[in-house]
Amino acid sequence: MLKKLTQEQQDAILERAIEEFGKNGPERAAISQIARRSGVSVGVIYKYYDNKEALFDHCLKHSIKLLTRVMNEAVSGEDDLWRACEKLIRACISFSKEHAPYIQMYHAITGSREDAGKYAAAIESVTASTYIQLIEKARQEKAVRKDLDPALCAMFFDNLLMMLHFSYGCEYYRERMNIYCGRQMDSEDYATEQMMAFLRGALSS
Amino acid sequence: MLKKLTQEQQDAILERAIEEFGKNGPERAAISQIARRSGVSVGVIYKYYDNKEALFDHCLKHSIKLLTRVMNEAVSGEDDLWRACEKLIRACISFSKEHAPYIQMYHAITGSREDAGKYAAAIESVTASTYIQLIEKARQEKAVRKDLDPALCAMFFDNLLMMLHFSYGCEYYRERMNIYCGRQMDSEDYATEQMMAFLRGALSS
Amino acid sequence: MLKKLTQEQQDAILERAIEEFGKNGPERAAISQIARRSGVSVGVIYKYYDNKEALFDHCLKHSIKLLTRVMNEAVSGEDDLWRACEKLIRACISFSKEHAPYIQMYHAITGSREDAGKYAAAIESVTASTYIQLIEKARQEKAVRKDLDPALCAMFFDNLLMMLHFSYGCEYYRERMNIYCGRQMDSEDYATEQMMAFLRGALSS
Amino acid sequence: MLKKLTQEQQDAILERAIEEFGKNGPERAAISQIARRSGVSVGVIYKYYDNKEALFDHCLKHSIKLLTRVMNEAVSGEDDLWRACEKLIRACISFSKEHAPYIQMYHAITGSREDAGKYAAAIESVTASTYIQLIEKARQEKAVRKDLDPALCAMFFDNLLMMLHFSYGCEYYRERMNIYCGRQMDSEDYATEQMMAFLRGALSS
DNA sequence: AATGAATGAGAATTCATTCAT
DNA sequence: TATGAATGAATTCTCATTCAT
Repeated sequence: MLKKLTQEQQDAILERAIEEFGKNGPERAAISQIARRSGVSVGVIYKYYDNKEALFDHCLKHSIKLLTRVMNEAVSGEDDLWRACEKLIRACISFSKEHAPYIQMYHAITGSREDAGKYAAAIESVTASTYIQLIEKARQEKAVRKDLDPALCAMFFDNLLMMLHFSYGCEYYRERMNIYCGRQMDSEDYATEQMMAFLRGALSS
Repeated sequence: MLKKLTQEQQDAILERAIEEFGKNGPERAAISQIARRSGVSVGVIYKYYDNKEALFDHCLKHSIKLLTRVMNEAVSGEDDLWRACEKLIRACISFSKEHAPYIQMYHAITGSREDAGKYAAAIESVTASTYIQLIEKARQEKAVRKDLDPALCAMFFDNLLMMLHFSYGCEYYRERMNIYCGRQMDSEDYATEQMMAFLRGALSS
Repeated sequence: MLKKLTQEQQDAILERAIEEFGKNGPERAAISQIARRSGVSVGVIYKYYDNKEALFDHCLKHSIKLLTRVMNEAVSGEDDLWRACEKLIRACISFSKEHAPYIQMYHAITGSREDAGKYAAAIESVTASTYIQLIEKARQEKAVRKDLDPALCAMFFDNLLMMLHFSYGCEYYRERMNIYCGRQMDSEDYATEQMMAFLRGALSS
Repeated sequence: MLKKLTQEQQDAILERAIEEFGKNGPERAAISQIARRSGVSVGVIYKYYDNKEALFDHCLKHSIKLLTRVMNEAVSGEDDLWRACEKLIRACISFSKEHAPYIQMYHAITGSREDAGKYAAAIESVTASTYIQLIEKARQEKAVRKDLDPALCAMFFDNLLMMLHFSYGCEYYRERMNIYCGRQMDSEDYATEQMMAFLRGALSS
């Protein structure tokens, strides 16, 4: 096929690449696989991306952008901590169910060693300050206990969210979740309710 | 297993392999490096292990065995939930600081692979039931609130421990921890205290 | 040849191709570069030339044609050997300075290829017989010594001219010239004078 | 074959590489060809050389070392210019006849563009100063005319030697020599004698 | 039995050539 | 007809695995 790639095909490359990178990690992922699966030639990938690294970076940015957008939309305009938490939890679960490969990519970078710092800064900074502010505000309004460091709280909270992402997006963690509680977490409502209860207890003054 | 290498040499192979796999990931880790660093020839590694995958698997099992042992020893014979928690947190931090490569191996298995499920069962089952039982007991003794599902609580708790492991053992998570709270978590006491406070709040009736 | 491109465009392709081939060699020269620089599409180059090889061949022929024309014009109608020599030397220097890429093409053909012989016949025959005749005539007029074979003399003379071409047209030889005599050869007059003195000594009876 | 390469095999790689580089130039030469022709695997070449560039460099150094050694030996201890010249001419012819691929390599680099300067300096410097000194000495002894610049003379002389190398080592130049004088130059004695006569005329005072 | 050099399949990347528009 | 994006063969280089010594 020698006609210009449609937007669908370009998107396909990105999706297949995210799947491949998510499944095999940045090293083992093979450009030729991605090409085959997206129904294009190897060459075309190099027309759109300088090299494997660049494709990986774009996949990463794409995944993280979407993930962050969804999470941000969940809290934006929400000034009540508990409502924010609930929305975040729900966003987290539905996003991960829907976009497992994105979560797998996310997991894959967290295993990267070389550029870990670079990636962590790019990915976590915004979320971190959002959560810290949210908690600090609630703390000033006496909704959150004073004996906890807001930064640590925010991290513990995000730790739980991250694990929630993995639990719905990555095979290992999904299986692990089954080991802990069978299919109970399949119910988004139940999972949300329980996690909210846990968090309220942890944070409330 | 043939019996020509001393136990020390076999251990050396395993340790160096875990370091190499931890540092470079299963793909980039080079058998020749492992051989060189453990002072044996490449050939001898292939006498003991069918292939790279088999060596990786053994490293995995070894890492998990040690990790689980340390965590189990931390709680064994401890029937007070809070003391158990504190011991687990401290064990988690010091183990991860000391044996980062083991944690990196652990993280590596959780990356999605076809056999993720198989590994999850082998690794998480014991811990899961230990934590669940611990919490159920405390619940019956009214130390833990009734509105929370013990299985979910146990999982949330283990989620936090797992993230703690990664935060001290994996580059990405370490950087992420810095983003959240600078070097505050360097102090094991402070980290433990804060996490205990968080957990007590979450679980106490 | 199809007739849609203007003569200017065809010339542009040729010139840009010669530059590109001269600069990067036949292997590294990129058709897409040549197309871009001559303001046509890649496709159109393939309308005019079967493949890269054919374009290279045409460039070669074109370069040689121009080079031979210039050298021929320098001697045509000149029946005095020494005046002819001087004109050839000056033509050689100014042409090479002006059209370095053509000289690089010339050098490229002389690189061993299967069809080297074919090219040599096409390129060198006319020059050879011109120089031989010129020398033979001067010899009969007692201007050139009798103990030298006119054919060999002609070749030695052309050897010097060829090296002069390269010295002004090819990077390596330019650098080599600097090693021998700094920037002295930058002066066309000085170079001509010295080479004339050398030749007169060599040939004069 | 899994046994360590013999010296012969290592030499074979070098010879085959020189042939391949000489025939096709550094770009088009294929490592896989060199491997096949020397009867080793591709991998072994990369065991001995970091990359294609390194192999090329080694071939170059090897060729140039041998060429320079032969040429140096020809003049060493010879303080009479004319005897030195004759020896150089003879060395030049017999070396080029014997080691055509080395000469082809030499020709190949002179077509290189990127590192032309680096190569020229490495290859030509010693020869240049040797020839210049030889001529200057003869000049002081009144054997060489005063009106010629020794540096330029040396270059003209080396120009003739270089062309002699090419004429016996490279297809194109060999054919060109035939065009000029048939098979006359096949006789080393005749070629030497004629060139000596040419040079004596050019240089003698 | 241990060694470690050789093997060669496999992955990234390039770019001459084609052909749908 | 001209365009220039897509194709895919070819090349460099790596490293898990083998096996002669």
